[in-house]
Amino acid sequence: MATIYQVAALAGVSPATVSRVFNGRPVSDEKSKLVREAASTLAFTPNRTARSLRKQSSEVLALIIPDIENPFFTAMARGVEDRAQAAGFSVVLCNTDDDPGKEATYLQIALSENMAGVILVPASDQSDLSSIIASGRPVVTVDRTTAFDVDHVMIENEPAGASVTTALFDAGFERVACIAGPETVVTATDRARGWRHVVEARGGYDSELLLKIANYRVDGGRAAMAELLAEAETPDAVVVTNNLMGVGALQVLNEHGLTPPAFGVGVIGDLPFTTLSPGLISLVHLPTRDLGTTAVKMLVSRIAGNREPARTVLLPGELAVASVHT
Amino acid sequence: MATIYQVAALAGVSPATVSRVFNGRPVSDEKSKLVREAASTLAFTPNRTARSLRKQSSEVLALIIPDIENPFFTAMARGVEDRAQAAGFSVVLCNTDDDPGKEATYLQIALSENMAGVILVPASDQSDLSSIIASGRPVVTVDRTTAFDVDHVMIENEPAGASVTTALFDAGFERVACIAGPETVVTATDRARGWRHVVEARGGYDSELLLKIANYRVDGGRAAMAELLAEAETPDAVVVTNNLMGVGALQVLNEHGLTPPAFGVGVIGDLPFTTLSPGLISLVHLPTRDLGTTAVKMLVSRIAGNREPARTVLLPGELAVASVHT
DNA sequence: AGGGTCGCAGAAATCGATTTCACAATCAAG
DNA sequence: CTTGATTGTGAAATCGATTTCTGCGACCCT
Repeated sequence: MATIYQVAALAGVSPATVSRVFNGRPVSDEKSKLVREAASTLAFTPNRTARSLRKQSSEVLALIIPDIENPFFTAMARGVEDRAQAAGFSVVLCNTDDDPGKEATYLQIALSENMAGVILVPASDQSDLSSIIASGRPVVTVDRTTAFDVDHVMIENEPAGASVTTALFDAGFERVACIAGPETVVTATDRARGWRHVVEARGGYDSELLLKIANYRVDGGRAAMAELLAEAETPDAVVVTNNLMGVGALQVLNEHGLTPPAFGVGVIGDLPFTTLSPGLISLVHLPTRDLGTTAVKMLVSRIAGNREPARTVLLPGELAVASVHT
Repeated sequence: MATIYQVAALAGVSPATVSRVFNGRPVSDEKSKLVREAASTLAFTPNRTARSLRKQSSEVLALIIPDIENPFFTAMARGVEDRAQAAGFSVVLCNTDDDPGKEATYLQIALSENMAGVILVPASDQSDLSSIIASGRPVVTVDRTTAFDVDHVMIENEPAGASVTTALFDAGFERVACIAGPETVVTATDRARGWRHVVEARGGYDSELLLKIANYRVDGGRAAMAELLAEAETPDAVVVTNNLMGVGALQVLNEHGLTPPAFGVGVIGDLPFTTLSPGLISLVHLPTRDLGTTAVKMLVSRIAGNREPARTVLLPGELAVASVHT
């Protein structure tokens, strides 16, 4: 790795001039040419560590997500990556496992590595952003809210829950259950609320009896579906509030010989790797990639100096018959 | 963000002493206590940028993969994350999209960020590791080989292809086709070779007629399966050489009303998010997470100074009837 | 012709840690 | 009671870039 001093020596100029050439500050054509030639013969690339120490900021964004194995988050990460790269940033991906301790560690690392900004899917509504906010580094939260006043990108969860529930009633199902996520995650409770409103308007049964809380993962969906099937008065359809629980619920239904449309299934979130026939389940397509690109857009604008009050962007889900094909 | 100088001033010692306390070098108990107290009242955490500039190395590993949306790689990333964190490293995840240009950029970034080492799933067998090797930074390649002599972790691909093919013949199928990946990826060709050997021994037909090359993604699997079904003499079973193409093939079969076991399906690689009934397809479970943990283990040993000749570790796949449950 | 402005370029300071070096104090061995 | 080794500590150098400060020369304007 060549340094700026070696380039300067070879070009016969000062290191300051080399720096200026690489940062687009005014340098005479003559010296600029000398520097460029020297840099290319030495295969010089500026040391990012030194640069970011001096500038107190780097061209790296932190993306902190709860579960790297969830296609929802990887699709979002994909959006973040693409847009960030286009804006000249690279992305550090951190996995919290929904553990507030790990989350705190990664936020700390983002600070001490002088990262330009953070895109965070909070592990819970209790996540502590105070130190990173105090540092002045921009933060955008995605998909789940916190108590802090920061830029935020989120899906219209309640309408998503309502529309898929409506679709099931419209299809003729009469007892539509719900598998919801943990109560500390607003995304989950909002979607369940959408379901509850529709049930109260059209169901004619006590919604609480057909609501199960699960852990947002495949095994959670399996357990909740199994419980529902063991109820005295079983449902004839179910709304599942995220993709992984949807997979779990479908597995259990399958094992009981209850494949859709014999049993109504509505899922909020895409199921990119299932092999279901199209059209058999109701599904709300979520704009996951847009979630990522929007977050980067907002973050980059903050990094560029935008000081307006924090904004919240809501992206709509889209009711689709099914989207098993990629 | 407090600096080491502020801590030193508050504790009444020199910055060098503060550094020594945090790096476990001998310091008198008295001063050590003063430093610790000062550090905790100031909430001091050392600036990683400054540290890595001085030490010429950081506690960050680069993980460069072709596709962050592929569950195979995310499971591997998960293994890398867990093990790296246990060893005190954080992980930067980079997505190449199988693009050698992006790959080269990320390798360059890894160098200029002084990262401790690189775990790379090469975009192709042409990947150029010369500059990173010249720099002396350790590299471990995973899953796919290159022309360079570096540590390597890989799956026993040919036996995987052979065993799943054998399983299909044993189950009574007679014309077992194969959907293979691109020829620039050894993983793909090795698995196909395993299939070919078994077909030549037991098939009694020309293997070339039932071999399709596809792009390793869902759409590739779909296209190849569609082609196979359009052949004059159609197969009655298929071996698909990776997970995503397996999903595509199953989708197309499903659309043609040919669900297993009416049509034999063998897949090399897990299908974590499918809702298939267990036992209907033959499947080779791949130790993806182990791939990641093993790579980290090797890399960390290099970082610690291990100078032995490059090693290759082979991990076996495991024939399972199915593994749709997570 | 003298004073002011402007543009370019080098010297030196800076970012915040680690590490070398030098020195003093303590201790063990001869 | 020296001599030599060991230990703890601070001053200063260092990593490699950016940025401020400063000076030089060219140019313009009364």
